[in-house]
Amino acid sequence: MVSLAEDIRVAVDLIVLTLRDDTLNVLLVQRDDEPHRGAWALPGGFIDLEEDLEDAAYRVLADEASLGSGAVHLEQVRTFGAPQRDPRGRVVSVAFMALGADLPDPQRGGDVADARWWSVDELAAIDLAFDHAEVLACSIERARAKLEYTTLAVTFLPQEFTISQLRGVYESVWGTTLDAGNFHRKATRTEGFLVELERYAAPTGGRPARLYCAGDGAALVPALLRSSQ
Amino acid sequence: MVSLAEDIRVAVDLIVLTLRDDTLNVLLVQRDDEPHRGAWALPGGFIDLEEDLEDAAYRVLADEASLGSGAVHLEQVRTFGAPQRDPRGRVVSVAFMALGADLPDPQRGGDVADARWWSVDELAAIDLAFDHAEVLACSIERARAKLEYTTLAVTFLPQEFTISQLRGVYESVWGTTLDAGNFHRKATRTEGFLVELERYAAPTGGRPARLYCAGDGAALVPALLRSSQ
DNA sequence: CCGGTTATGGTCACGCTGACTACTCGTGAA
DNA sequence: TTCACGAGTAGTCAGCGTGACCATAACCGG
Repeated sequence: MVSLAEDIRVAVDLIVLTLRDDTLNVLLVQRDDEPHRGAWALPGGFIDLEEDLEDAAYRVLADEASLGSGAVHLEQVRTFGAPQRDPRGRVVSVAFMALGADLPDPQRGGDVADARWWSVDELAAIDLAFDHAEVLACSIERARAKLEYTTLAVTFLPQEFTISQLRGVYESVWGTTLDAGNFHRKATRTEGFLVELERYAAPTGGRPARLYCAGDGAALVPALLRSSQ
Repeated sequence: MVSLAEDIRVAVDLIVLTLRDDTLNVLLVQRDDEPHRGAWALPGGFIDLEEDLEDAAYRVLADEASLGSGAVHLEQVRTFGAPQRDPRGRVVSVAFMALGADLPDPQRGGDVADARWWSVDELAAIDLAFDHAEVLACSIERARAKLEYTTLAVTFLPQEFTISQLRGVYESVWGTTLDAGNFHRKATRTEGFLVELERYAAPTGGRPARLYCAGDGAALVPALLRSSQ
């Protein structure tokens, strides 16, 4: 008989974020089992005995979101472990944030009743399972903050993109509008942020925009602050 | 028979930081048991079945560092869960950073052979147990970064302090020197950082310095960047 | 060709910062 | 008592990043 004192299970929960129609969206699954059957929840799963935390996150991403590891930026957010957060018993859950460019609609399958994208604005109206509302809020705030001082915004875009698309990421995630000229100056002059390509995007009613791809820098110095503007 | 697949244990590891002689110090314990018997490690322990993660961190703080909860600022850093990080089996460990003002020498006791403060500069010379070198490096970098954009520095100081002491925190943690006048201007004019008191510190060879206590702000806007100066 | 639209570049005032100087207010020695 | 010293605090000034705003470039449709 194994000691009951060790009966703690470790899970990963995924906050999969992408932009759809210039809005920040998160992937939720509808639970098919108790507890919280029928409620919407973050995709997640228990880790295997020999599996690294990050590998478990990628596995859940593939199982419940049909997303390969190449498409997303994965990053640990925080660990949630309140004793009563899961009625089945003690579950300590490591939250991972996954960001990707225009991710596809999830395939049906696995042990979930349904899965779909939700605009983060819709979420105030629904009750998420477990403590997932707090997990989600924590992750979204983390993503918003990291746009300020890292080059994380490019993970929401395809390999090649225009400055306007990049500005759209900031505007969508922060829910603000930014001055086009000032943003252009800032983005193009910040060391390591962007690499200028010799190609142009198809025009969208005006002058064609130059294409850029992500630079090799991870930090934005000086930062691109949302407080101002 | 309980399934072996659940045989994962959850622990907390503590990175207790304080300033001693104008140097950033970390509390390490010398292990009295295998594995890594005799090696220095971060204080830590397994969580109880009904215990919140933060409560477990405070318990370890009391047990292995003789520190009450009132003296420190506690904050989750990251979770480490590589499959082979502990030879005894699968251990997922949540790292917590604890910051305090001039913390006392640890009392002997518990299941550790020894416990003492180490200057972070000494640590390059020794091999820490498990993956604790990585955990420690990650936490120190987090602390250094958070001094820039939060009021965290005051947690290294007693309730009442001078601007010079506050500047000393930044200089010690960052390993730099800062201009006294510019730092004074920045600290006193940043909203919510400090509250001016009507008292003065005992002189230390010059004009007595006014005393301040921590303000109610958590964020520093604009940030106090280390890159410059 | 012309007006609408988007992209991109330029100008200018303002505020924060770093470097530096000056003055305040204690101490201890001459 | 006076003086030099040391630390605290205030002030000056140039440089830079930023926001507000304007100008021009380049493509579209009529």
